[in-house]
Order: sequence, then C-alpha cells, then structure tokens
Amino acid sequence: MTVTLADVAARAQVSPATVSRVLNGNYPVAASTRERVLRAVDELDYVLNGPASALAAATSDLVGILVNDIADPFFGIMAGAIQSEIGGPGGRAGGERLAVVCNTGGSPERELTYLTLLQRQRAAAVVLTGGAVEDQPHAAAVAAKLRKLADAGTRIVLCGRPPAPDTDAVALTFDNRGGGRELTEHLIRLGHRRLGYIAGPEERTTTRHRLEGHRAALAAAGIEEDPRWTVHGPYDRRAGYEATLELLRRDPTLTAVVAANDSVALGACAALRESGRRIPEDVSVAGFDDLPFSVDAVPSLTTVRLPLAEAGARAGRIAMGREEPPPGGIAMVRGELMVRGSSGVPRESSGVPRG
Amino acid sequence: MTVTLADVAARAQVSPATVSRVLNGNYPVAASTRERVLRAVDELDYVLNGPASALAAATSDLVGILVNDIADPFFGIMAGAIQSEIGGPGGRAGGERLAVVCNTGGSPERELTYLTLLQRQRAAAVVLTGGAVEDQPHAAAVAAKLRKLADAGTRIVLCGRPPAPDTDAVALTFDNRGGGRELTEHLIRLGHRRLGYIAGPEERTTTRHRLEGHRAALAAAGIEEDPRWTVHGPYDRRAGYEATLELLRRDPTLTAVVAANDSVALGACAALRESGRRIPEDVSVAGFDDLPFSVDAVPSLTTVRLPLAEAGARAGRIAMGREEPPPGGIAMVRGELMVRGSSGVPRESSGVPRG
DNA sequence: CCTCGAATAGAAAGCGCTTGCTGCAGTGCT
DNA sequence: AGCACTGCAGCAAGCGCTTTCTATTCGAGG
Repeated sequence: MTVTLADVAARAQVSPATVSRVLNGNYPVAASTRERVLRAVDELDYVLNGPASALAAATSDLVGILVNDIADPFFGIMAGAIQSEIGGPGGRAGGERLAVVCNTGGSPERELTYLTLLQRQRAAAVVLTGGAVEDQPHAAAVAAKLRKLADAGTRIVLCGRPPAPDTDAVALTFDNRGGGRELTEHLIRLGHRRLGYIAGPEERTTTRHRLEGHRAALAAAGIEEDPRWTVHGPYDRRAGYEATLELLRRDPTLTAVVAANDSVALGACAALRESGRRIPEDVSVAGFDDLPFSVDAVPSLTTVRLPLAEAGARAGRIAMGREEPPPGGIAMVRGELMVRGSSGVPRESSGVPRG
Repeated sequence: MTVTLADVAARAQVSPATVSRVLNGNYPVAASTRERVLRAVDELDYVLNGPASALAAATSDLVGILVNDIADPFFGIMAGAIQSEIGGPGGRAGGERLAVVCNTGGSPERELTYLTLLQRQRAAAVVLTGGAVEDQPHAAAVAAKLRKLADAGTRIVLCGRPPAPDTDAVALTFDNRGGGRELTEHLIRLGHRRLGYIAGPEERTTTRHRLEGHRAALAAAGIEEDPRWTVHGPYDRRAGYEATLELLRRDPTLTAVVAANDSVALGACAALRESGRRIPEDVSVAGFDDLPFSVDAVPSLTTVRLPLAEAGARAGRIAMGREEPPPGGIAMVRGELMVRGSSGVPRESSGVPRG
C-alpha cells in the first residue's frame, strides 16, 4: 500500500541503506547513484516515515511552541516569528522541521500535558512563551519536566517568560517590571495622582511584574496607593471593560487607568466612553505590548512596545542552535514607552507637567 | 538511560505486551495487574516513546492545523477552537492527542511543505483553515496531497475554506460572497453610490468571494463600478491605511470604504481620519469578520460576524470523528451583518434611506 | 604486477512498541 | 470426570528506518 524505503531501493537498484543516506545526505554517495535514487523517490512519490525514522535515529524534527492563548496576537506574533526561524533550512532531510504551536489556554495542566506529549515525541526543541503561573507545585512540576526534556536532548528556550530555576533553559525575559514602571512614571509626570490599575489574572508572573513596576513608580513619586484602585481579571477586552466600570464605581475621581495589556485597555476605553468620559481629557488610558491595533485606537494608545517578533525570532534561532544563547542563559528584553494620544494632562491639575 | 516499556514490564513483573495493553486500554487486563503496571510506570516516570508507538501501530496522535497567519486573531480564534475540541478525551493513551498549528504565512510552498511533514508524521487528522490560493497548479498539488493523506487514513477537514474538488475532504465553508453582498447592500441602502473596496491579496478565494459579493450588490442596485474603486493588498492594517490613501487620491468623492477584513478597516479608518474625514459623517467604513477589537473601534465597526469559534469547534469534532460530517461533506457557514457606528447616511444624499 | 587506501555500497542488527496468536488457568456444563 | 469456554497473560514477529561494520572496486604508488 504505502511506499517504503525498500520500494525505493528496489526501484533504484540499490540497498535501503543507500537510499537512507541519500535522503539524509550525511554520507558520501556517488552522484550517479544519488540521482537514480532521487528519481525513484520522485517516481514513487515516496514520503519518509517520520516515526520510523525518529525511532531509528532517536531524534525527531519536531519543535514545540507553547503559548497561553493562541487567539491573542501577543502570542501569535511571537509564535510566527519563532516558527519562521525554525522552518528554514539547516536541519536534516532537506532541513524541514515541523514547528508546531500548542495552545495551553493558560492552564497549568494543559501546559504539563503538552510538555509530556512533546517529550513523548522526542521533540528536538521546545519554546515556552509568555508569563508563567506562579503556583509553586506547578512551577516545580514544570521545572522537573523541563529538566527531563533537556536530559533527553531537547533544547529548551523561554521567550517572554522569567527564567526557570534549577533548569538550564535559556530565557529571554521581558522587562515587564521596568516597562510598567516607565509607563506609570509617564502618567505621574503628566500630573496624575489617582491611577486605577487593571491587572491580569493573579498568579501570573507577567501580571505581578507589571503591577510591581506600576507600584514602584507610585512609591517613588510618594503616591500612596489605594487598594481599591487595583482590579484583577483576564487579559481580554471584556475584562478591561468590566474592570473599568468597577474602578469607576469604586472611585469616580480617577484620572488615569493603566491596563495590563492593550486588549484590556481597549475595553477600558469603551467603558470610559460609555460612562461619558473623554480620553484623555477626563481620563488617560495606557496599555502594554503595543499590538498592531493599538496605534489605530482612537485616541491612539499610549503603551509599552515589546519587541515580540524580534524576541521570538531570536528564541527560534537559539532553539535551533543557530545562535549563541546569551551569557548566563538569561537575557532581559526591554520594552519601549510609546507615548500617544490616550494619555494627557489630567483635567483638574492643569499644572505644568514636569516631564 | 531512558526508561523503556521493557523496564516497566520488568519492574511490574509482567510482559511488555501487558504494559502496552494497560497503557492503551483496549484489551482486558486484570485490575490487580493493571495497578501494578501503573505503579511501575509512575515509579519509573516512564513516558511512552511516541515514534516507536506510532511506527508499530501505524497511527499517530498528531493532528495538524494549518493557518495562513498565526498573528491574525481570525486564525487564532479558529485554531484555538479546533484545538480545544481535539485535546480532549476520546483517544488512546489517556486520550491525549497532540494538536499542533502550523503557520503557512500564506505561502503555497509552505502549505505543501507542512502537508508533507504531516504526512510524514502520519498525522491522524489535518484541518486546513482560511482561504486557499487559487493558483491552478498549486491547487492541484494540494488536492493530490490531500488525497494521499486521506488514503493513508488521515482525516481531512477544511474550515473556512472552499471545498477541494476531487477530494473527499469535509468542508465548512464561510459564505464570504453572501456576507460581502449583505454588507454592501446595507451601505447602498443607506444611500451610498460611490464605494471604494479594499480587497485582500489577489488569487485568494476569500478575497475573490468577498469582492464578488460586493460587486453583486452593486450590480443588483444598478451601480456601475469604477475600476479605480478597487485596490488589492495584504490582509493587514497597514495595507488598509495605504489603500485608503490611494483610493482617496483616485477619487476623493467616495462616500464609503469597504475593507476586506476588520484589520484592513482599522487602517482605513486611520487614513480617513488623518485626511480630515469624519466617520461615518464624511465616509462610512465597513469591515469583515467581527474580530474582538472591532466593537471597540471608534466608531465601532460595521462588519460581518463570522462564527469563527463555532466553526472551528465543529471542524475539530469532525476531525476527531466525534461529529457527523454535513451531508455531502460540505456545509456553508453564514455570517451575520453587524450594523454599527462606522456606517451612516452619506453627506450629500441626505435622502431618506430605503432600508 | 601487486599492494594499499580511499571511496562507495551492502548486510544486518537493532530502535521501542503493538498485536495476532498461543497457552493456560479457572468456570460451568453435561 | 470430561469438555468447551472464557479471561488473562506471554511469545514473537514485525513496523520502516538508521547506522556500524564489512565488502568491493578502483586508482595510484612501489
């Protein structure tokens, strides 16, 4: 039924070994023989049996990319960049590697499940993107899994995620804390003193770091934070919408709303607008990530640009062994403050901004 | 070094065959034996060797999802929905299947490459999402590949893509033509007579169908289309921005701009705004897809909602054999016109709208 | 003309798992 | 007691490929 290596060998009048070597190209084969084999491959429309080859060679050409939410462009952009560096030439059998993205949906269990599945497939490399869950037992389980994968020869790269302790995984970490701090500093500089904060889901490193940056900025400016000013929720527009309504209910005098990311900020804008507030005249809004749509928001969104594509590409290259890991296996990737239309001097304090 | 089935068997004092059967759960094994085996698996931290198992069983638990652009939520949402139906229980070995998404970047070659890679892995199923490229030889090559995959037992489902002739692939097709027509009919009803159209990349079915719907609406209303009113470009905001500028240059009197999708529409809005035009007072704008951010645009976007998540989920279930394919293997999935703030009665013709 | 080594091809032993078939108790019949 | 079953476990034959080791050929040097 299906064509096998042996069929090709028979047709090309050579041994299976020779066909294998032609296909893998890591052993001298006479040009004439090679050509004959390739012709047979073509004529028979032969496709290598991946599992068999992986079994025999004890390696596979699968590379896994784990993302928290595939519907979120934040991950989509990174995943695309990673994949583009992996699909390219440089490997065996024509250099084709199967770069696959796995959607954990933010669930720790699924994350572990996918890791096991990839381990089962003897993946050549695994890239984990985005924030991690901070639950201690789960973090330990993931670390253990990563160690086991690494032992089995799988290269591990973290992209946009904090380093995993007790692991020799390479980490390209986003400076969420620094970015969050810069963003809030910007707002403070404009004169804001009462700032609402819409945080992401609790227990996520990304959430915590961004929030810490925000608070650090407040503290540095001597602003005492009101606990009512922080609301947690998922990283989507709807959460931003609802959280903003809640924030407004708690303290209608807020002059700025800082969102955990751009999608949340968009929802916040909608809620503010519906409540009759103008942006930024009445309330300033800030996001995080600078996703493509953010510049098109009205007003365009003040946010922190993360070099998603660059970081992803780099992670991909490192995963493929085509680029040296950063010294110490850890690199901090900084964001860039993008000041745009959604942030302005607060209404009441028309005082001259210091910045 | 690595633990194998035989190691587990030895530890549990049974034969490898028994361990395999416990793990696959498709053969009667006494409860006590099963328990002993499972304990051994646990103690040794055994992980099945995927390739070996795939080779022996001649099947794998890999399911491929092909998308044109993973950074686009249009695909992300579908892929997430598909994946969520596939990851669930119902399969072998604990019901875990590795659902992987492959990013073709819209390139026909990469599409073929991924298909081959999946064929090589003996994938259990493949779901192709989004519009196809209309290039004849390529379409034939894809069809041939799909046939071969199907022959090898891989289930094929098309989601948001037109049926593939000479193939028994199940197709859930979006009614792009009907949606495009409805959208333009809506604008015509409002009184628009000079409508610009920003189409997607040529040679894509999605592009063509949406454009055809648009033109059908124009024709039905007796509006003769000016060829200058159509511009082609990629499916992203930047293309929308530039195309709109171009459109305005060609005919500054346009009263409406219909975009190939929501991202493009967003870019169009930006361009219109920069050119000093108000939306919808001066120019109406319409998108397509109704992605999550569209409702938050200002003004909110009139568009056609496609049930991306529902269609994806259904495709996933069909791919897993958990739902009957539609009769004839083909189903048309309709969109829903979402009239929102970005479309209005054109300036000059303050005539009473007919709709 | 013979020898030696480089270059190239083949033989064969697995890689770790699945599964058809066989074997062997124990059970319920006659 | 003898028999046909049923239920459960093991044997062993691969699945299709890679790779080590071995064989062959051929050209060059002695």
